[in-house]
Amino acid sequence: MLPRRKNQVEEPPEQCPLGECLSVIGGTWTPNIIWYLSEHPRRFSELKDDIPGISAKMLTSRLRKLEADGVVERRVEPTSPPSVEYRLTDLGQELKPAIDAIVSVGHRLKERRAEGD
Amino acid sequence: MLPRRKNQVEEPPEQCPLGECLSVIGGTWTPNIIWYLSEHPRRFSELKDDIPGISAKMLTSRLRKLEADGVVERRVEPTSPPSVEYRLTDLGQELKPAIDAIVSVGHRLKERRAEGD
DNA sequence: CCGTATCCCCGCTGATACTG
DNA sequence: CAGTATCAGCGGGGATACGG
Repeated sequence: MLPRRKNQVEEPPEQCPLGECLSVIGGTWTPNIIWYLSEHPRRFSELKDDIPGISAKMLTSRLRKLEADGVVERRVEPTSPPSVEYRLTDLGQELKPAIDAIVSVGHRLKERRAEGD
Repeated sequence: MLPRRKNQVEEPPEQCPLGECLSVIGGTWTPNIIWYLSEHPRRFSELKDDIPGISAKMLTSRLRKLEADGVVERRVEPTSPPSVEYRLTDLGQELKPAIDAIVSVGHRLKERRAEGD
C-alpha cells in the first residue's frame, strides 16, 4: 500500500510573533538554561550541575539550538583540561525581560494554586 | 489599588517557576489564544477564524486546559443558535505582561533574522 | 454552531554506553 | 571535562468523521 504522506500544512501566518520567541524559549529545559546564563556565563558541567535532572544529551541539544538561534555563544578555552563556556549573546540578553515576566507570573500561579484555588 | 506584593527574594536552589508558566502558555497555539482573548472575549468560531490553521480539536483542547488552569472562563449563551464565549479570568489577565514581553522580543528576533542573520 | 472520537506521525526526551 | 551515538517511549498535534 502507498505510504501515507502527511499533508503538508502550510505555516499559518502568525499575527503576533509569539511562536518566534516560544520556539526559542519553549523547550523543556531551555528557559532554565537561559535563566542561569542570564546571571553569568557558565561552563557545561556547571550548567549540568545547576539544572538537576538534565542529561548531557539534552543540554548539548538545547545549547546547540540556542547557538543556532543566536542567543547563546559557545567559547572554547584551549586549556589542558578542555573547558567550554557558554554565555548569552546581546540578542540573548533581550530575552531576559520576557523570562522575568514569565518568572513573575509563574510565582503568582504557584501562589494561586497554594491558596487552594 | 493593588495590595503590596511579596518582596522578591532571590530564589533558593529551587528552580525558577518557569515551567509553571510555560506549562500554561507553552503550547503551540496557546499563546495565540491568550493573546486574542486579551483583547476582548471571543466566541469559539471567532477564535477558530482568528487563528488560521488551528483545528477544532486543538482549540477545544487548549481552551479546556486553560480553563483547568483558571486563566480562561467559558460562558455559554443559551440562545437558539448556541453560542459560547471565552474570556480571560483575572488570573489570565496577569499573563498579559509576559505575553507582551514575549511579543516584544519576538519582534526583535524576526527583525534580527530579516537582517540576514 | 460547538464540539468529541479516532487514528497516526513525528519530534522531544530519557537512559545508557562510548569518545577525544 | 565535554560531549556523541543509539535505542526506546511518550505525548502533542494534524486529518477526518461523527454527535448534540
